[in-house]
Amino acid sequence: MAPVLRGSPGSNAFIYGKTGTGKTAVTKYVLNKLSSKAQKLGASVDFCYVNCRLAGTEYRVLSSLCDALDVNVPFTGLAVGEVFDRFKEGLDKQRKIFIVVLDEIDALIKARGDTLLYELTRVNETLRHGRTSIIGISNDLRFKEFLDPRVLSSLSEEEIVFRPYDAAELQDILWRRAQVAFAEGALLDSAVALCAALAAAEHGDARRALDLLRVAGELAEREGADCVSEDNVRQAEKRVEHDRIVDVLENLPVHSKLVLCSVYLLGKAKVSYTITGDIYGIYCELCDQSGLSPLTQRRVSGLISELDMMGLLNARIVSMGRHGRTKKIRLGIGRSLVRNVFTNNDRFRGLLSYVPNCFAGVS
DNA sequence: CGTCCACAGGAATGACGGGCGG
DNA sequence: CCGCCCGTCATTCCTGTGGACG
Repeated sequence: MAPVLRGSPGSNAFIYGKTGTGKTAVTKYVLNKLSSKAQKLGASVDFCYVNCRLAGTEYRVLSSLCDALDVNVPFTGLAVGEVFDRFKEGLDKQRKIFIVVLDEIDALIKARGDTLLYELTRVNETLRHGRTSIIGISNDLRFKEFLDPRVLSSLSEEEIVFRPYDAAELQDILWRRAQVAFAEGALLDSAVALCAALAAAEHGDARRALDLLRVAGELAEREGADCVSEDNVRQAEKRVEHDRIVDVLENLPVHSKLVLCSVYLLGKAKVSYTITGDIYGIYCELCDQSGLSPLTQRRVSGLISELDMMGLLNARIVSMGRHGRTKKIRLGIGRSLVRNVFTNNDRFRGLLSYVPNCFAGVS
């Protein structure tokens, strides 16, 4: 990025790496350094960091970029093209080199296609004074396949791959943080080693390793132990996972919950597997029970796919010859987990013991 | 070896709540 | 207040398809 300090635009760059390998942290760190250096040298540089997954749409990404340039844009109401024009205009007026960081860019491209990226890579051609360079950050290594070759070639002038941390590196990271957070001797070597090993097995996710250590520390503190043990780490692992699932489960839209509940009920009836059609039948009954109008099968099929991707369901396409092609579906999480969450929900408590019509009379 | 089931999943379209500038 | 556009969720209509069965 150094050329920007001399007033010429830097290369576009592409950064790959799995979650928790430090892509975002490093990028932000470098940009901070760069901007303070630029200030000292009086270089006209500005940057904007956008998380595309959080922003979610082209419109919101563009409006973040405009914000960074102090260009006034309403957060809805304008055509995307209009926002883009204002962005270009602002860029040209300010005669700046503008560094655009698009984090989790794969999420945006998968959902929306690469039009925005294409426009952004071409923006320099139409600017007279300003210049942009783009830094794309992606979790998905195979993400390139989704890109238009023109975008790809201009975007990957520089490529950086952040490989996953191995267990030794994770231990190193953990110890450094532990020095600040834990009292001397409050941490067993083996506990730290286990945190590192668990996170390394996942995919070298440092954030996860730190989470585990933090929760293990809290657990140890609560039980009044004088040091964090391996046992605490194992409890922490369960705890972290458990909390994550409960959180997703509780925040599911109501129809997704009904679908999940249908799968739960079918499981209760010792059916060996369930298929889309069965689930849809029971789902309709549950809608009836709770006074909601059911969605179409097409939509429910989509909901099942979403739940599958979240890991709450396991769905796999099978062909049963004469009996058609469908999905075999079962719960992807513990039944007790579903039961617990729904028992705490007024609307669903009753449904857990509902007996679907097709089971009536069957023991 | 063709048929046909029971869906998968893409595309187009619409309803809806929200916000905009004029 | 109007006409317009936004994003989200859903519906409608559609074509595609693996493999047991006849």
